[in-house]
Amino acid sequence: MEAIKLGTDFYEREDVAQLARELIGKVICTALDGHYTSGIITETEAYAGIIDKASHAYGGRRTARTKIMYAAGGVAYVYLCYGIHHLFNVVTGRSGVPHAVLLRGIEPLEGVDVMMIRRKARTIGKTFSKGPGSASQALGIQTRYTGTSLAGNRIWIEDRGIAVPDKSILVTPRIGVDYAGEDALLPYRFVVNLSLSRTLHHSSSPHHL
DNA sequence: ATACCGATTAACT
DNA sequence: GTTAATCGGTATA
Repeated sequence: MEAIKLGTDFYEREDVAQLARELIGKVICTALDGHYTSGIITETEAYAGIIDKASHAYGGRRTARTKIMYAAGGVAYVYLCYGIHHLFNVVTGRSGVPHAVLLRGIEPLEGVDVMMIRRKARTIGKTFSKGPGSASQALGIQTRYTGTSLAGNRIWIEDRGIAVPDKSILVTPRIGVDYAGEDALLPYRFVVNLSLSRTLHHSSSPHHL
């Protein structure tokens, strides 16, 4: 199957949890600072706009940092966490609806040598591109790229026909959002179940997670 | 202006 | 399991 860059019809949907689910198995690509890198998305979290206590846009909050969340789906929302980590989100939903999906993990695909330099890693271990800060760093995504259109040629996401069945996906509450009260319990985190994925990898086509 | 803290990670013990 | 790192956003005054 030919790789198709995801577009408006995908990003402007408002079922953000389902969208976060569907991003699993898609390929995130970046061409930043003169280097092309890509990876298969293995973990995401949905943040449901103004009604979600865990969202930066909860209650309709609109600041210099979060205003990009109100753009039409298909742009990057990148913010600094703990003063160190650049966390990358995909803005989704119609213009005015501040949904977002946090990228929490990738499986390195292309430009791995560049990723290793960015990560200052000698080997590709368990924590190489797992976790939102690590995944962003491997891809070279920084806060300066917030607002970048995913329809452009710097950061984009492709469907390369990688199918990840529901059985291979673990659905859990989100990480690190205890402050969100009851919303901290929502099943908005999607992560590839590695033990199942290995089974599939051996018994099925090599391009299935 | 000042204070507090986070959608985290790596390096410790 | 514990903790330092490090700074912009947000609330409070």
